[in-house]
Amino acid sequence: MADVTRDTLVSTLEEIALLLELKGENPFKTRAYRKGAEIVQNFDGDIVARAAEDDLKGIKGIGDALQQKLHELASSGRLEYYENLRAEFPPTLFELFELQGLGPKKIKALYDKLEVSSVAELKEACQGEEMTKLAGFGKKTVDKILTAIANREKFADRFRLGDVAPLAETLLARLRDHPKVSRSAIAGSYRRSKETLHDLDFLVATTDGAELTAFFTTFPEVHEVIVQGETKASIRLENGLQCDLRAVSNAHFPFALQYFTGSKEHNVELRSLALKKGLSLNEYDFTGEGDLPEIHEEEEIYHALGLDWITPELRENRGEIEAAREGKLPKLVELAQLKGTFHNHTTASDGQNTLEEMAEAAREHGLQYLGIADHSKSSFQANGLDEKRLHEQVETIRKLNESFDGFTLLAGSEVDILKDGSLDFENAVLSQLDYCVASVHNVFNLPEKEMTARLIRAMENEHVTMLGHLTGRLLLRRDPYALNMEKIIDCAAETRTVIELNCNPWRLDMDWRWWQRARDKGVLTSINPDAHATEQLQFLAYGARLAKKGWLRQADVINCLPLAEMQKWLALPKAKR
DNA sequence: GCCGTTTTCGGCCCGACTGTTTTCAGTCG
Repeated sequence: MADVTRDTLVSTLEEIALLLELKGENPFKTRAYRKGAEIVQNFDGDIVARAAEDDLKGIKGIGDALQQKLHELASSGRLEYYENLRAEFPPTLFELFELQGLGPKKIKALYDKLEVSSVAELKEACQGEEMTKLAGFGKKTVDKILTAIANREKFADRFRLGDVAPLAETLLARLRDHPKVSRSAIAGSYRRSKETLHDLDFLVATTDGAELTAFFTTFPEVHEVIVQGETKASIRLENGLQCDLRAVSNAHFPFALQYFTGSKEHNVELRSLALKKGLSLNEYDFTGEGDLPEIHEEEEIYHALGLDWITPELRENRGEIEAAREGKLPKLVELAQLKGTFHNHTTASDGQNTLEEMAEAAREHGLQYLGIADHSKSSFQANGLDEKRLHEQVETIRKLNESFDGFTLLAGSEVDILKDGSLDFENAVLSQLDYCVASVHNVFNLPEKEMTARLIRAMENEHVTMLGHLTGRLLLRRDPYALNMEKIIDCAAETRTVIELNCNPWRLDMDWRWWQRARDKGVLTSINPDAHATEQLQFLAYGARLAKKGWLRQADVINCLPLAEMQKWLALPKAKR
């Protein structure tokens, strides 16, 4: 029996939804499965264990049927209902859903009438005459399918936040500067600071939508125009990123901004709240009987519904609406509150800049202290330091500090956590340092139990101040290694080990979905850029955004402490921190 | 399939755009 993970549950429910769509089932039934998948994905707690123990009662959106199916799947590793459904269609048929413009109806027609069951077969079918004879398929449909196949081969489906941010801001500035634009914004998952994005949602307030959508489609970065109307346009850029533009009137702008920022689940909750107040909320307006609230800014929409304004990062329907209603939204950490940071590299290991250059850059960023944590000797691929080189570096740092005024380098190490959970340096070496970041850099494929035990053993070491890039994930490149996150968080709370929020845009690790839980258990974090060059200190801005997304406050982030307090804190035994 | 101050059946978001249509179906967000 294969290991059942949260992912197993989520993808099974999602596949069932697709299969039901192919069968032409009631769309609301399909939606129920899709919604169930989302709920499982976002569930705060050990949903796999709960499902295995048939303990899913009371989770909104998971009714009797889904409870039973999740229980069967989690406890036995199999789901008969799903296997029977799957057997009705060839597995490669699912590929077709990845093609833009193809949905269940067209895929079903292609499968039933032309026996097309894979992208390769579809491509072949596009060459012949048969396809245009199908109802609803014409010459342009065939062309669009061929483009979609080419795009699927050529372009990625998702992009890292940090990879698209500079381009996003460039395009936004161009729209903002258009003479007929009064307001502009990027909405969607970019505004919510999701770690990866499918597209960018631009929004403008204008009196001439048609001109703006036309302007948008002539941007030099455009690879193709997907749609273009009077109020919306979609383009694909040369890097494959899809960008949508919505043009609305200035009066509608706050509503459109709120609506297109999402998330979908957040908006569903908001609309149902509006209905209870006799208001109907859509992307343009409030409608309803009697006096309607006057709205000029997005904030006023929330106020009209009896809510505090909710920062976009929190709009994931994870309790923010209830908190906003009760006036209990946390005051979230801000970039400007960061006084220093801990996890940074120099040319001593695999960084591109010297100690002096890193220190200078940190001062430029207004930081009071910068922690140097070069790799340890087992990370030979990264030119890790042995005891002797580390000792020399510490000496150099101490000496450099004498030359600084109002700034301090902290001497640390990013020490490897070896396969058995022991560390790459003896305690006698670690005790000479100001702090220590412990990270996994090899043997990523341990089973969950062993990997969890490995990290727990590291956390139990008195000298381990914090864990670095907790799950080792590289977004869109490498999956996180298997960990029991609940146990890791509990252990961090007990041992007073900090969990880093690694804000390198390739990592953004620990995942934002776990911070609220960790915070509630008293776990502290440090927002660290894992900088390998001076300019990477700018990653701290992503760290602040993701920290907000994780509901973190200033007091939860140790590098908000000013230098003197930080040094006092580091001097405490772990148990007292 | 889920839910419930419209509560055990009946409703579940809906508007924009495209292409194949002759008045609308499919897809997307």
